[in-house]
Amino acid sequence: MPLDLRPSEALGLWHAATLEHVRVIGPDLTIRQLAILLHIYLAPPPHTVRGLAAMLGVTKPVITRALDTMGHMGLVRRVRDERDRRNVIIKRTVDGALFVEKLGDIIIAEGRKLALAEGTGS
Amino acid sequence: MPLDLRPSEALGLWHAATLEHVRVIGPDLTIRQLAILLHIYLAPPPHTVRGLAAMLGVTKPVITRALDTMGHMGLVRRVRDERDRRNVIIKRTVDGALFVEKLGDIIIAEGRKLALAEGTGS
DNA sequence: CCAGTATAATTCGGTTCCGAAATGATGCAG
DNA sequence: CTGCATCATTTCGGAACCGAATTATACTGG
Repeated sequence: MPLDLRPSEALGLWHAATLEHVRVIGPDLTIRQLAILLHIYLAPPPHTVRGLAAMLGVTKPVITRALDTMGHMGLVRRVRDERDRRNVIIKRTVDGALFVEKLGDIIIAEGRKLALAEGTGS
Repeated sequence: MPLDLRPSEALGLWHAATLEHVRVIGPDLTIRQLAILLHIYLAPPPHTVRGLAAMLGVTKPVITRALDTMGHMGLVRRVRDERDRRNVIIKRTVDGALFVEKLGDIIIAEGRKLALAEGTGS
């Protein structure tokens, strides 16, 4: 059960990875946008504006704006649902997948560093 | 070595905890502010504006603004360094410690849920 | 058809953040 | 005591985000 974290491990990992996130990726993504992006890439499709808004407990304009920004960055793509043309389906992109993968690498790398530090330190 | 994560574990944990972060805490903290806050509470003091800026690879105004915001929220506190009055020492607060602790609880809880899901699912 | 519902997008005023440059305050070396 | 260096802060114009309310489009049931 590798995810049964102790408090120092959980916060240490968050600390290290968030720090590295800021250093490598910069300020171009808010926490809300990050949550939306991860949900799109990790939860099973299809994803709609309404569904994402309900998931995060935010209003729909928040999702629309986030999709505008991330779409402009090439991280996601909007497609009209032809079955019900009121809906918008949010699709994944290659750049978005690479971005998520890079974030995963950061987390794993920082987790590994911490495992070593804890092993020797305590 | 509990921090030797596999990609699905690392991203799954980030996904779940970031989602919960948005739901519980809201939009009132940027990723930069979060990184600064965690560093203040998890790295050994003293912390200065210059030191934090160098740590994150950002300019000093970024730190000043973040301290303004988080100070207004009661999460950190500024104190002039009496040895060298040009410096500002950033101190922890009770509210800030509670905030960080709550974030840790979120991460641990989501990690535990994921451990169960992975154990039964795969 | 046509009213009613549902969806996403847009607009509004206000707030915050951004990077770059200028300012203010303090210490230090000659 | 006088430049110069070092901190942190403030200012500036531009951009993004916030919540609330409104608009535009599309489906649905009588």
